Amino acid sequence: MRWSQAFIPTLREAPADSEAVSHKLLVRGGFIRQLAAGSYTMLPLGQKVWLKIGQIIREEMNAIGGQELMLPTLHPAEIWRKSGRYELMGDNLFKLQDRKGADLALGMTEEEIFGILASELFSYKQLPQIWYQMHTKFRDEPRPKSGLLRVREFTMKDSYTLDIDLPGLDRGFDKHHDAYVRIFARMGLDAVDVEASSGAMGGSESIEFIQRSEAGEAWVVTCESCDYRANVERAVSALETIDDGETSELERFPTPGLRTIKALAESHPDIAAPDRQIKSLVYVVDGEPVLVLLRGDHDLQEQKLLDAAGAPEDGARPARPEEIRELLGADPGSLGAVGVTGIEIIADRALEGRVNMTTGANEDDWHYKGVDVGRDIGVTKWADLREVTDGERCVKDGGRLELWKGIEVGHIFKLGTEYSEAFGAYVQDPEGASHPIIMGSYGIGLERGMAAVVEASNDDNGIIWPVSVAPYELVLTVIRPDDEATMALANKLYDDFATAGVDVLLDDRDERPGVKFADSELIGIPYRVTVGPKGVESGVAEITERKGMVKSELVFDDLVAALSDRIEEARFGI
RNA sequence: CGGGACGUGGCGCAGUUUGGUAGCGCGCAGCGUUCGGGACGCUGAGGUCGUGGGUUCAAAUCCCGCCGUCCCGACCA
Repeated sequence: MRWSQAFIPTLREAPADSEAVSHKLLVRGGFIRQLAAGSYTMLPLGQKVWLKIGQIIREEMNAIGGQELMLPTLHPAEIWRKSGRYELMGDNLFKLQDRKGADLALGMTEEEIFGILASELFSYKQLPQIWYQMHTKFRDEPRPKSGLLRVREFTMKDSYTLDIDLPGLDRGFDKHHDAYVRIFARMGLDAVDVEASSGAMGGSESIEFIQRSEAGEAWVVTCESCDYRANVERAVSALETIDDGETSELERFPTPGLRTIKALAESHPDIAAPDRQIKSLVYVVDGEPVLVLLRGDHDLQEQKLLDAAGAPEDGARPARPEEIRELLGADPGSLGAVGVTGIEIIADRALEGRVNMTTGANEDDWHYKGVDVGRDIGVTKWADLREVTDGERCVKDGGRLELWKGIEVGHIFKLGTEYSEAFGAYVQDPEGASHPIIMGSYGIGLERGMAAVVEASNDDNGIIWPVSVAPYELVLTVIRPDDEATMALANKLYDDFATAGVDVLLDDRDERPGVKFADSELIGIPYRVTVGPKGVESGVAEITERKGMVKSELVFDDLVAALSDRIEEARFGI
């Protein structure tokens, strides 16, 4: 492509109010344009990157036996009602009506439709299957943000494994795991795989791939000395045993004006250190009030509460003060579970077996001491509820846990039979018995992956694309396009590189050199060859590698062969 | 949804407090001088001031409604 003819509208001023570097660089570099909140146009440069990422994914999916298909994204609401997700997905599902008034939904993931297709399978002999597509997904996000990182319309590679039994599911899951490792590596990312919560997707096990980045929204815990790593929505840590002494009598005592864990601990250090208190929170889960108990120095991880309660994604919220007063007769600060009956009480496992604890008495300005959790509180469900914090100890080897933030670039789920049962996808085994097909579901967001690459690879001058996903692999920067000999050389090089299979951009614009250098760096082309009168004179080409701005020289006679080889080697990405 | 802010040529902004009929930088077009790290001169094109209503002799400016966008909190690829 000749730059002078290309639609590459770079801007040199950053868009206001976005904290994500990738957003600024992709807009400034002329890769994307925003149309509406969470809705983006891919300009030619962006589209080229998008296609290359898609091709990497396609190659790796095909390599594990995937078959590509394409499903509609406009679905009858009936299908979502059938799987139970019409309500479960809440407002995130785009819902609309056609001219006849029939309810429709826009696909936000497609387990349902693949489940319907899977009902065309009848025999174990047809399994396993790996089906995938790359297609638009719609999600009515409450808050689109950070450019491409969180949008309402995006492309997902979603794939689905279909198996007769659990070992088969495991194999399909592992194949995807391996494929994802390769895909992200080829894209130039170093995403790590972490244990995750399955959320609204259901299923038994899931792993997220997280690219470390401040722009991300996923919090992850990793052990500094072993391989333990998990999303905080699921992460656990080891606790030191606390010696509570002998159990004792339950006793009320006055605590005028003491409303916080901290205040109570400071005024009664002997009996109410934070780890000797029971923190009582009231949540409304799926419309029902729930009393949530944690150790005083621990914080609630809401996703864990949702998982424990089997509630939908947006199914939990803290109760309002007036709801709490009506339920327990006291205000936050004096709440407790001692003697409470009739509502669900979910307690964190860190409280199991504890005695001589302190907690609110459900009367303002009064607390209990000597609480024996097992004896005095009618816990209806024990669960892991607390959020792991930085610096805690690993459950596997006692190592230090680090808490960090990243971008979720992929997520793989072991689904089970929920969707195959809902849509009647059963096959017969060799004995003639029918079994629901066991499904797995696997997703990668292309545009988010693109933004993640930029987040992971940029400098003050702009983007640094890896060759594998760069919009162009090489830019020929012509210093004096008005000089005949220079332009003739540039044209020849352009043709020769193109013939050699290099994705080459010829910067033949009538611009000053500084502008061209700066632009090529902003849009992040991995290799630049400067072609000017000097080079025509000397016969020596100047090559600048974008990464590290490493400069080298080659005589023009060797240039095409040597540089094409270098690019060829880097193209695969690993 | 709760809280905060903003909406003015393509982009980034000033003007709003104190109403008087729109300006700056970049970009764009033409001509000329330039040209190995973001050049300069001259000329010029381009604006329903988000939108609907109200107040006023007069509204970008004051009042009300609506729409949109961004940021902070609860969700996901």
